[in-house]
Amino acid sequence: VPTRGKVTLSEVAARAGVSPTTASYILNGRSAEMRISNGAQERVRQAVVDLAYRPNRSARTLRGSKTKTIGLISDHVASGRFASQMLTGASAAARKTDHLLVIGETEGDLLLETQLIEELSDRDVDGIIYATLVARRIVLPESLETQNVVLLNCFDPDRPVPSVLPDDLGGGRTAARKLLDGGAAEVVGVVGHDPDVTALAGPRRLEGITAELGAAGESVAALVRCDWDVHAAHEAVGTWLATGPTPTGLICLNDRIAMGTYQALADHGLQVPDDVAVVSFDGSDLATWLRPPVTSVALPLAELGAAAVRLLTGEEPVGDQPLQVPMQVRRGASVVVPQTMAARSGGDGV
Amino acid sequence: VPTRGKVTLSEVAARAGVSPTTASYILNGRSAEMRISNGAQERVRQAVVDLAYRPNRSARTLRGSKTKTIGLISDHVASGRFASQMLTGASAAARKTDHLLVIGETEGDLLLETQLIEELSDRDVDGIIYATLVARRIVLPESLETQNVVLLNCFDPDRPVPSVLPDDLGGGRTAARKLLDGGAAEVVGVVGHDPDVTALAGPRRLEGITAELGAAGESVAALVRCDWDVHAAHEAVGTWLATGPTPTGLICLNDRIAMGTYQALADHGLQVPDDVAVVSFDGSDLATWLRPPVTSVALPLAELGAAAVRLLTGEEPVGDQPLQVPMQVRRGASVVVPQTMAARSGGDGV
DNA sequence: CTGTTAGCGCCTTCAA
DNA sequence: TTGAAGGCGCTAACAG
Repeated sequence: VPTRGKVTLSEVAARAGVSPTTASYILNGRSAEMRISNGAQERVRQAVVDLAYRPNRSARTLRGSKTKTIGLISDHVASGRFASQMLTGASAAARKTDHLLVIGETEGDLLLETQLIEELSDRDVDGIIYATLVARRIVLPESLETQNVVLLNCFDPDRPVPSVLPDDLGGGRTAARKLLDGGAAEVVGVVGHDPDVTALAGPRRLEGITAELGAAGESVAALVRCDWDVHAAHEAVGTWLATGPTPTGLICLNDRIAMGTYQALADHGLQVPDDVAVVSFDGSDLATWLRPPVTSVALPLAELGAAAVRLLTGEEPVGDQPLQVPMQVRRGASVVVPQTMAARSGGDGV
Repeated sequence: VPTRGKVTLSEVAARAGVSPTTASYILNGRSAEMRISNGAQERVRQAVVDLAYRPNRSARTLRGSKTKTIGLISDHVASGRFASQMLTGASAAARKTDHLLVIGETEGDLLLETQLIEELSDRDVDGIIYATLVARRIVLPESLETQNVVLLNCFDPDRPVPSVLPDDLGGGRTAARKLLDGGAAEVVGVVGHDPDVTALAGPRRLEGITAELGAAGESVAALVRCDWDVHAAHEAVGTWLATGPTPTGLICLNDRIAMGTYQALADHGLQVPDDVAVVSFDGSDLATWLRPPVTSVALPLAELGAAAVRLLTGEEPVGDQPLQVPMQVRRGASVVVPQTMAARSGGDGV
């Protein structure tokens, strides 16, 4: 067995008793087109195996310039499961078309961002996925304008760049629907507020919630503003409850908010779901850890990543609007399910 | 401004009025060695800027064969913040030496693993980091034997491969020390148990705990076996408490277990930290979300990833033992701090 | 001090 | 049906 990565196409050809040209044709699936003899084909393929031949990618790239590599650049590769599940989805989808992912994390540093984009482009990646941790509007970096690019979890309203987003509006409707179905939509509070005007998730979820409640003749009774984390929610909801309202249902804009909300409800002696029904967003593991587990409209993280890759590789056609990936319900036990519903349950979400 | 990625070194040389060779020397920092005239240097550098020249990596690789690229292959790139924080650390460290990361996720599929390793090696990566989600013993894949490789969060006892691990033993001692300092080591329970014999974290933490308690004349009073997740811990601890013990301190082998433990303690009307002190491991955000926040011995995730890169690039010398990265305490409020301690506090960990 | 030259491994006209 | 030849962009002998 020869040393890896040292065998050239010529050697394979020699061993098979043909010219490099012929071998090349055969290995690139053009034997039919070129009418190569069966004998030659077999001998070449055998030689490939015998010699453990692997084509030299650099040489190919130098000549051709496809690399079977996709660049993924994001502000935060880390930060919890979020970006990483998108990564997983992207990585798996990439592999299906024989691609690998090169990643770069900018940490919000604009200079670094530019540098990383250059680095990726130096490596002749076949395309670049530009991802943000938080769904939001962006302005496409100039250095990406000449690239084959897909926006992941963000979009640029001023430029016709393909992009993928979770369907937060639909998700909002779904969340509200859960409360309606659970008969808990009489006094609905929405917990959470995004101070960043470019953020998309909060406003669009709220829009969906409002629409769905409105269609049923209900409305959002209160908006409890707080950052999207446990402590802020705990405090804000606690303060709010102290002022006397008695909500029948709460929609938390993410699972961390739900956790804080649970804490505040417990402080006030309120039971979930009997006193108050709760629905949240994210579908993270945290949702299942709460007692009772909170019903959560899940971010389709892996699917978002996968869709971005498919858009980039052309497996999936790009429309002129952002691709909206539906959000599925991860059912918990934080909403009472009426009998009629329970009877035909089991359909939605995981 | 010329089109990106199209300018060749010859063009730069031409514009500067020198030969490609000279230009090459200058751009590779060998002008001193080759005694290139200052004039030539300046003109070349100017031409580079004017033309926005960027060297063609494929050509370089074809000739030389360094790629300034590091492969990172792991069983699960996703799964929460864990792997992703290691990724962040690795990515940042890589960038310091001008490297980029190519990732591959095997999802535990051995065939896929082999394929990905081949893919990486086809791309002439300068080295491969082989990472596991759960710290454990492994057998180095055969296809990696001829590669420049570093093991991340795992090690192969039978092969002298550089590897990086968290110092779970030291972490165990630290956890126990917290309880001792808090005067809560009279009846200590350890919650969690890893059924996988190749796993490292559980046994080594326990070992550290036992050693530290032993040195102080105390010991582990009970081992509450359960999987490393919230529900399992809730149930196991609940069951155990029902049998009547009254622990003074509990050490949970990770933060999810701590959450479940908190739930069980609450069920039994026990207060943290007054009735029972709790210490856990991981240092995840979850630790800060609990009420009171649990004091947690943190996994140095980013540092693990960074260290692996440094080992691979030779920035850090490799020893013959796995590199053990210390675990720092993330202090919560789940252990009562005695006055004398409080007075000189503020020192350890964030 | 600088230019000429050859070749890394592959693909692809062009000719046979 | 197959082979010979050139060039992708860069670097490093080897001359000047």
